[in-house]
Amino acid sequence: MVGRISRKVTTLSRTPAKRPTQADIARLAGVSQATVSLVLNERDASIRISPATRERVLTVMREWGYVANASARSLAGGRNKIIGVYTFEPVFPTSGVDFYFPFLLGMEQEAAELGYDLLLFTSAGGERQIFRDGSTRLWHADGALLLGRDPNVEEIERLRDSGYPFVYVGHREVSGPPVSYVAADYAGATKQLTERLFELGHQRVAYARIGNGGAQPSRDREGGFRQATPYQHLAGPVWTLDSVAEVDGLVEELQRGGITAVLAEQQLLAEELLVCATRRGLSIPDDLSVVELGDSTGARHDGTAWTGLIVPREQMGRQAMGLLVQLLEAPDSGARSESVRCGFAPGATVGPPKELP
Amino acid sequence: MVGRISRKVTTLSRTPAKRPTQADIARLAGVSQATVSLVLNERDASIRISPATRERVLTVMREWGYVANASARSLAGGRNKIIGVYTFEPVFPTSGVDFYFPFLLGMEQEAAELGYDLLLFTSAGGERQIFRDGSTRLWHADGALLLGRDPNVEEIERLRDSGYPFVYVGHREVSGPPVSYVAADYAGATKQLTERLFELGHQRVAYARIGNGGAQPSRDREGGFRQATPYQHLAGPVWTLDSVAEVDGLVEELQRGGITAVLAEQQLLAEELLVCATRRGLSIPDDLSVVELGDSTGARHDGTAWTGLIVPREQMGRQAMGLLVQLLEAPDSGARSESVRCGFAPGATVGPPKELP
DNA sequence: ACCAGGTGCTAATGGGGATTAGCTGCTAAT
DNA sequence: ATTAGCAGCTAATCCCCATTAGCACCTGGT
Repeated sequence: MVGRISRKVTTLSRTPAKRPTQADIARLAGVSQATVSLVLNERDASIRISPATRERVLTVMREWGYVANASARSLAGGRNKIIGVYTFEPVFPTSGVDFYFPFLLGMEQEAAELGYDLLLFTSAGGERQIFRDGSTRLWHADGALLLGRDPNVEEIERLRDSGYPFVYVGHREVSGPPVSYVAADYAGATKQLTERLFELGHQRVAYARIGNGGAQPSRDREGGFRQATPYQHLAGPVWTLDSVAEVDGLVEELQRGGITAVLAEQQLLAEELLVCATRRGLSIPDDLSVVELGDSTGARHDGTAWTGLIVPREQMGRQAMGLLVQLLEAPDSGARSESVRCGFAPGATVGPPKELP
Repeated sequence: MVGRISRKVTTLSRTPAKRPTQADIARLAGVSQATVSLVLNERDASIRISPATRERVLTVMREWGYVANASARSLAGGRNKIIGVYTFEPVFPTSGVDFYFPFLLGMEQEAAELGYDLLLFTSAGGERQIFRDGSTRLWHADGALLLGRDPNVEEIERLRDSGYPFVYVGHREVSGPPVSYVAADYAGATKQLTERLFELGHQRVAYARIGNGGAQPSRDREGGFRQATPYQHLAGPVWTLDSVAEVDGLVEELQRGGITAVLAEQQLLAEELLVCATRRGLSIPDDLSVVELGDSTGARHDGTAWTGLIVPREQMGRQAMGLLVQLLEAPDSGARSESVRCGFAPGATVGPPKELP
């Protein structure tokens, strides 16, 4: 590339043949490369450069449009003001888009405010691996935000052990030393929603999900539900379904058990509950209150105004970015984590139980 | 940072103190660092390494989990495999999001396929300038995609003159040497849509826009309209309104002029036409056919199924990325531009004229 | 006159890898 | 016996920057 350009330049005789290096600037300003570097990264400490020299160097830099080479800088241990964003699932096979976009939005906004640029790591060939074929490209960025519902835990641990600074967006517990993360307060929100149901007079409240409940967000929500239950010393059954096909059976169980309110982990499940309940002549929320807990994976978005929690994705993105930058700028503090309050959707699928027994 | 890590390691004694380098591998395999490098980037050509040695080196690399340092690599090689994305308007004050996102989507997909990562430049402080304070961060990336309806032409020219490789997403003509761009074929699509109106039997067709028609996409569309007109040797009036307030007057003009079909540059304009026409007792498409030309700036998205063109934003993003990578990988080819065919929305706002005179 | 104690700057080094000129053996041709 | 030629590898250099040890100079004190 350099070759190309310089050849061009000899004929065009305009613009620098290649972008200037510190050495170039140094020569032009009549100082040493080291001085240029020192001027550039104004360390507070001991090393002093006279205002006159500093000004001269800065002028030349401006004049020639000097920009530090990111690679050289990170090789030498410097900072680039670049934050990487890495998602474990591909963001862009469209299904993921709606989910991930708000996170990116928040990150971008915060990054802009803090003066960082964003490096989006794309997944070549669909295999989502940080340590792809060996070369971890993460190092181009000063630090990274990691994102994904189903991350490769082993890779996270490896990354943590490597000392690379990162923040996980979402509740993330790993074995060994903890990692930094920013999570939505699913537990708190679910607890509150459950308590609200009790306050409305519901006597039997259930919790249901589709798929295994092993993922952290799933566990957090269930935890919140269980914490709320003692409030009314009423045991709430928790169902874990394998697929939507089982929802109809679930509704039957609910009826039989005299349950008047359900918390549905997934919006998809809530939607199916609505269908099945309607088919059985139950109306929502009159006969059955349904709370939707914000997991919109695979949802049909049928337009129902669900009562439930709103995942504060944008805010999570912002906050994760903020936390990461803090970690970067205040070295060797250990892992930290923050929690973000969930939003609340009033919706129209919760009401008092039909008749108090 | 490295310092921190090694300190940790001495106490934790887990994971290699640092990731192994080529020098480490070389020592362990009893060869030179150069040999390791050669084994790694199997150049087809001249330099030969015996299969035995190659195997030995590979084994050691595998054993020790060697990973190339991306920074060092690009420092030495000059390439980052990073493509910058720069938008002239801020993407994220939400209004822009819907507009820009499809572009990003296409870019990301194509980048992933080509093995490039994306560097998103965020705008610190809202001032959107490439040459912020004289330096350009663009150089972090091998090349960049530029995006924006209302770019700073001067900056584009300056960038072109600097020899930095970039592709503009959208039709972009500048003074002096041309720049590379990928544009939607607004002209062709508008021409086709206009001709379709004639084929349906319309005798007088008009073109309308809000705001000045100076922007390139605007000019392209009008050009297409004018090209189609001779098809039926019927002159079509072109109106340029200052604001939506004038739409009602426009409808009056249309009625008076016996015009039975309009091409509306902006969706917003189309929406207003619908309102005003309805108010005057005209029905769409029976009394008036309306074609919407894909500029959804400020649209209310009232749910109308407009007949018109669809801007192939995702495809444009893909193609721009592809073009840029070509430019990067096939040196010193000059500026190139490509055109992307627009989509067609059948919609329900176009029909034959009510009565042939 | 001599030293202590700054100040302002530079030379040198290292960071990890790509590249190239060139060096060693060895075989085959003369 | 020489030499040409080649396969197989290495030493050396460069990429651009951050960092540190230390040099040269100057001022003020004794």
